[in-house]
Amino acid sequence: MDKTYHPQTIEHYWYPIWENQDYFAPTGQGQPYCIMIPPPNVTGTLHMGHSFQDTLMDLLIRYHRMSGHNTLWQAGTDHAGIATQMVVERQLLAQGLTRHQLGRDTFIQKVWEWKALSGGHITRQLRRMGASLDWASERFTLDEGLSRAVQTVFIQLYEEGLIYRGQRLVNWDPVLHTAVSDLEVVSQEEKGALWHLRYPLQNGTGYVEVATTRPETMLGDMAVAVHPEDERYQHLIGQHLILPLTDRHIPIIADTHIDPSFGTGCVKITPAHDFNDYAIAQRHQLPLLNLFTPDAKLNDNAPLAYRGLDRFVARKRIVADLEHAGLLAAIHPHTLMVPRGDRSHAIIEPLLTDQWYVKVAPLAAPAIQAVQAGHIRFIPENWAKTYFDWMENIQDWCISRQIWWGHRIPAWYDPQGQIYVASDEAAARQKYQLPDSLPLTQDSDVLDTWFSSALWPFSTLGWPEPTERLATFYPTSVLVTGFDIIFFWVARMIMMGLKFQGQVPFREVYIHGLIRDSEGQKMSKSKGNVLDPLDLIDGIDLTSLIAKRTTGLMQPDMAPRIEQITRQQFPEGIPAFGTDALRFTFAALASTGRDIRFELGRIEGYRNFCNKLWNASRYVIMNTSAQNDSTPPNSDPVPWDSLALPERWILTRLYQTIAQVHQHLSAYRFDLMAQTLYEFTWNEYCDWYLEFSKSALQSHSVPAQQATRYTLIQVLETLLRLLHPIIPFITEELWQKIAPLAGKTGPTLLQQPYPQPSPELPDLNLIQEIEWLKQVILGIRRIRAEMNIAPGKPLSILLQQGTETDRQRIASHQSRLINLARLESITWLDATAPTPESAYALVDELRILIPLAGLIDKTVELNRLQRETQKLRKDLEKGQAKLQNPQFTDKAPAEIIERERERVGKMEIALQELEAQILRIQALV
RNA sequence: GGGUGUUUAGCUCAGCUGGUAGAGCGUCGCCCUUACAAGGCGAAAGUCGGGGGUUCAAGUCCCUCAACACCCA
Repeated sequence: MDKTYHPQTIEHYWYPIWENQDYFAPTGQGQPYCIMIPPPNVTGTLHMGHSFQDTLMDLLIRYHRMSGHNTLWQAGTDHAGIATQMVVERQLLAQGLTRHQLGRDTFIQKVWEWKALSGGHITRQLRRMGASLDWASERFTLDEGLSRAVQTVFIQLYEEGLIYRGQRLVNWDPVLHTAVSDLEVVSQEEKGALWHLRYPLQNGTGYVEVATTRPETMLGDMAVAVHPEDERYQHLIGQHLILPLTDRHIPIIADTHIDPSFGTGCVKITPAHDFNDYAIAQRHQLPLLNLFTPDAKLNDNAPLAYRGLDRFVARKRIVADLEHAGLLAAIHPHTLMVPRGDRSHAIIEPLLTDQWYVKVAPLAAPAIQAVQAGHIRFIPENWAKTYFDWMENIQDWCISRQIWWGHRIPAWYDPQGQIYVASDEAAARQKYQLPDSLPLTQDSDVLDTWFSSALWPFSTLGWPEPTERLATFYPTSVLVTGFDIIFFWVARMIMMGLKFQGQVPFREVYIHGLIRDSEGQKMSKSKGNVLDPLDLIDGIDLTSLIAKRTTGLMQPDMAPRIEQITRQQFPEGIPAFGTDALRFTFAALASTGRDIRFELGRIEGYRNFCNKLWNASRYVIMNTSAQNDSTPPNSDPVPWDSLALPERWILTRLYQTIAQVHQHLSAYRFDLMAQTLYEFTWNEYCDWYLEFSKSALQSHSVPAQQATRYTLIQVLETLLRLLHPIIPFITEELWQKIAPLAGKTGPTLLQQPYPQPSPELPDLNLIQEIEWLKQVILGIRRIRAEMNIAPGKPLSILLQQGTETDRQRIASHQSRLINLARLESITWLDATAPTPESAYALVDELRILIPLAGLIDKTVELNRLQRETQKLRKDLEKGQAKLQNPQFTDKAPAEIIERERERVGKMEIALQELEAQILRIQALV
């Protein structure tokens, strides 16, 4: 075995074996356990969010698989309508082609070709993460079965009146020419202006001044609104204004939603171009006037002078014209939230268009009920509030998109615009008994990708066919996802699941935080602070990292700044940490918070942990495998009675650790699970047990050696199984070497049983005795370190006082003490015997003396003792005050009081002892 | 404006049902001791955001203020 751990070789070796041997498929045995992967975008590449989320899912999946459950982690990707279409369009553009030149069918053919070629990128990356997805059953939202599911759902909802076609405001992307969802709109602060415009009163008595961030929309104003209690304007309510640049007259209305303190307190109402105004118009029955074309140019509803102008050209012209007319009161700089399309980066326009909608309220009611009744549990449970909040104010869902790549809407129109919904044209004719002569054209729109994602938990299992998989794995066990898509995905899956399966899609929803950079900033291409999980695994040099971060920027002028920050933050690039280190980091970071800062120091620490585990295994192998023929195999169980204290102790601690791991996992506290295992491995198994084992192995007692080897192997083998869900690669590699020594066989660790807690109660005396032993050793080490005595120099110590137990323990742990504290000799002194000049440590009543004999600086020792007494005195005083307080002794539980008494008693003795020692040393100085 | 969350060691964070403040990283010593220098041994470091209350006892429960973050409008 190599002296250091090299993740690359083992990772590349094991994954293909696991996958090719079908280890990831459900076994068909045991209780079903199923997680649906939130389908990543087929055009996508794996980012930190994915790899974090997928690590947690894989951890759960491996745990349940090892626990003997019939475990399915459903694999798949979604077709990501807009994103995918844009990728292929960009490629066509490079050849000088547009999708319109190719035509719809040819274009879609091209997209499929692209998907076949490049669509597997993200799934290959998932494999690098070690994700044990059931690839054999991988699904794609546009494949045949899922498409049938989408159609079935659409048709049924339409027939029930839950899908309708209607005209409302949507987020319109004027570059992509499609409606987009709220999730695809990113609003950011941008610098703009607040234009103050004067609208003359119809009766000629003056003006009303309105403030707007979008002056060009004034042509579509239908009213001016004020707050009903705003004294400045109360008298004007009900009067009319002359809308400048048009010949229209509009009313002044009162609405309580107006903020009198913003701008002038008068708000122009443009119902066709603003979501708030739209709502106000609905309340006041105002008509709508749409001003824009799909390109966001002014249409024929605008006065002749402005028709055909782009919205921003029109803005300038209108402002100039108003100024000319003396109707521009002021322009103030103003920062506002500007909505942009996340793909096109164009400013999103609220636009009145015909779209398909799902009537959500009737679906939402049972979905709310399901969470209230506890059929679905959110973890952390607070997220249920967010869910309720949204569900109770839910809006109808716009499901149509004006693009080509996606599930085409199964609706046909006759020349009169009559709608016929069916699975295909023939079915439509039959269903609605239409003559062949009636020309039908299919709706050209496709469905929102989220529509098919909402069906994911059952469409992937074969629905609408009544498959065995569906019966076995639906409802699934848990959904693992980020809080940012509770609305877009989680809620919709719940609604669709209840509607079409009559059961919730998952019993639990584990909501994790979002990975941010070390400064707490969201990672984004434009900020140039993105970390690629694969770069953390494989490493990347500085030059490549800079190149990666600065190419393809939306704002290329950011490049120098990004380069500077990158150089500063990663002067050496990023070293290769390996998948296991990354996974351990993610597990350790998965606490309950919503922001998770990712720091390189953290992953480095866990890489070191892997190295520690690697070397501990080397030690175990070196000390257990090369035995001569006469020694019995280490796998022969050694009865408990024949085990020495350290063996019993580490096994007891192992069983406690196992119990804690189960407990933490059942609470989805991956961080605590990781921490528990880290501490046990490093601070107990390696730091103490391995050191204890050295004494035993050096002893000449064959049974003691035998018991030690047995324990070394048993604990390590169990530990590897415990750790496997977090760090699958290194544990598999090591287990292959360790398992035979433990008398175990099996082709792979991932099919081995997960360790179960022992039903027996741990023997706390064992733990106490080892704690005592550690204290003795630590006391000696502390003196050694603080007195600057060379670590290698053997010391002779003297012992004094102490109880009978102390004497027994010293005798039974003699060799361990000598080894771990590097002692030459241990000598007991009578309580009354004179002591030589010594440094001094105290474990309860036991005095440990290290004769100075030229080794020790008296002043240093005195300082040390004084520091210790100071601390002790403070603690002691607090404890004494507590015990002297009759309120405490009367009201606190007896157990607490007793514990406090004991503590104070010990401190009193210790203080006495230390003070006496100080006096002795002082006498010497 | 409404809602949610955060504030604990220099940094990043744990701290469950109230009962002696913890970890990792960093810092400072001493060590290449035959598993591991990606390491060992040891040390320093916190009026738990401020104020008030409940309680014998508050980082933990309640109220209030402040700062920051996010979501919705």
